[in-house]
Amino acid sequence: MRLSRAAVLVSKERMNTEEMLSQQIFFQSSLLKRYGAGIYGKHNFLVRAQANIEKIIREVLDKYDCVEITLPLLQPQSLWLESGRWDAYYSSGQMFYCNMPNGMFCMTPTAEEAVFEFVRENIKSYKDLPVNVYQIGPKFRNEIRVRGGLLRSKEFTMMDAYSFHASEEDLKREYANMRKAYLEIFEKLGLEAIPVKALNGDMGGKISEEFMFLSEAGEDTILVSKDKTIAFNKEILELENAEEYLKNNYGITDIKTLEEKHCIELGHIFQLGQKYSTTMKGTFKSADNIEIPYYMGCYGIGVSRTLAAICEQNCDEEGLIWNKEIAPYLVNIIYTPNKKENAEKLYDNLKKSGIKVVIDDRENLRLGAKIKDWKIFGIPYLIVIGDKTEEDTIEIENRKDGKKQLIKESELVNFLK
RNA sequence: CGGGGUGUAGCGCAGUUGGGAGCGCGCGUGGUUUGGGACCAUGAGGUCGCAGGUUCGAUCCCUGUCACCCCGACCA
Repeated sequence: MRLSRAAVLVSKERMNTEEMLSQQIFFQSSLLKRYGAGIYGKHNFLVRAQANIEKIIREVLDKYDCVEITLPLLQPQSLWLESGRWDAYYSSGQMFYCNMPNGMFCMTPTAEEAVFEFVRENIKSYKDLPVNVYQIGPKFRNEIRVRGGLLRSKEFTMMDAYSFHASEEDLKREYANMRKAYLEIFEKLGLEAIPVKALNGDMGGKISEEFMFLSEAGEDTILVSKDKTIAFNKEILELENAEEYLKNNYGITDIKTLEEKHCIELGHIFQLGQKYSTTMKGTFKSADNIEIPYYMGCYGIGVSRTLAAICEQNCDEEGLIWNKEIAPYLVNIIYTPNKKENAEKLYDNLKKSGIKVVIDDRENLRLGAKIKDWKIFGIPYLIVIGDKTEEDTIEIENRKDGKKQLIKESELVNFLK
């Protein structure tokens, strides 16, 4: 990618109205453009980083035999009348809708209705089960209060998976599988996510768990044991008799051994049971020819929120610091004016070798300014082609630890890979 | 929806107890620079969020309204 062609990547002064450091960096660097409360455009670096997050999610879900589909973003009212959820979403003001000459539509806030429409005519027998389908795409919720930029916005990217089963036991089996898959995903993303029991809320069903990432910027609160193996959602402990609940279920006699921490909810998995399949008439024939509503599970990850969490975890006063796995690009080339040709040649070679590379070919900026911008953007490596650099030797700097080293040009691709 | 805050040049911000609208960055032009956010000169750029009121006169005072940020209920 050529920075000279990126138009808005011009670092500005940092504004002090944003709470979170990562959000300040987003706006300072024009990586995020606000169009209104909770409505954002993302620049290339964030788009590519999110794509890498999605790639990791896909790899893991595919490993667990989940099947990717897409459901419509624009959904007819009739589906929502069928589930009985139109009125609740409509009157609470959560739902974006439009009234067209050919009827009412909504912009998908969630997709239980749509997934039923997608699968129910093809699931008729216990032999057709289980099924697990997922999608990654935008959701629209007119949140009464947006917060922290990408942390909670009105338009956001979500991975939502839905599973269907012939029995509650099979649902529980799949639920446990998805729980494992989630832990695997967050580990690959470099995020420590702690599963905690949660309230199901509007979604219905009985059992659900949230995956919490510890962060001061988070809006939720959990109580965690010192070794982080056991955690509880504060809202659950507020509902029940906390002490008794902890003692009876977990053998915890002293609530003070738990530490209160802020956290970001990255994902949420639900055992929905037969709630939706009963109202949406999603049924199958059992072996003894009885019509039974499917048992259903649903599983969500806030993808754009995860991106925000990763940035908040990986940044310093100077800017973002991407991990290699998620970095939009691996290396950024800058050069002094008389070395432009060498730099361009290296840029071409790295591109041909399949290295994701940025060249900062903006002509109005000096080297120092480009270095500052590199640090803000957080690309893992910086290559400086300058007068001090000898032929066939590359000077490369690591964003994370600031260490510089010299590498022979012929060994560069291997070093980066 | 309740509480707190902010709206002034592209961006970040001053400011006026009511009378000429400013600074820094950025941008245009000319020149000197060229390895950790260069410098000099010069220039362009604003209905002071919007509407109404008070006043000889409002960016400033009053009323209303809108937008955005932060705190609560909701959620990935």
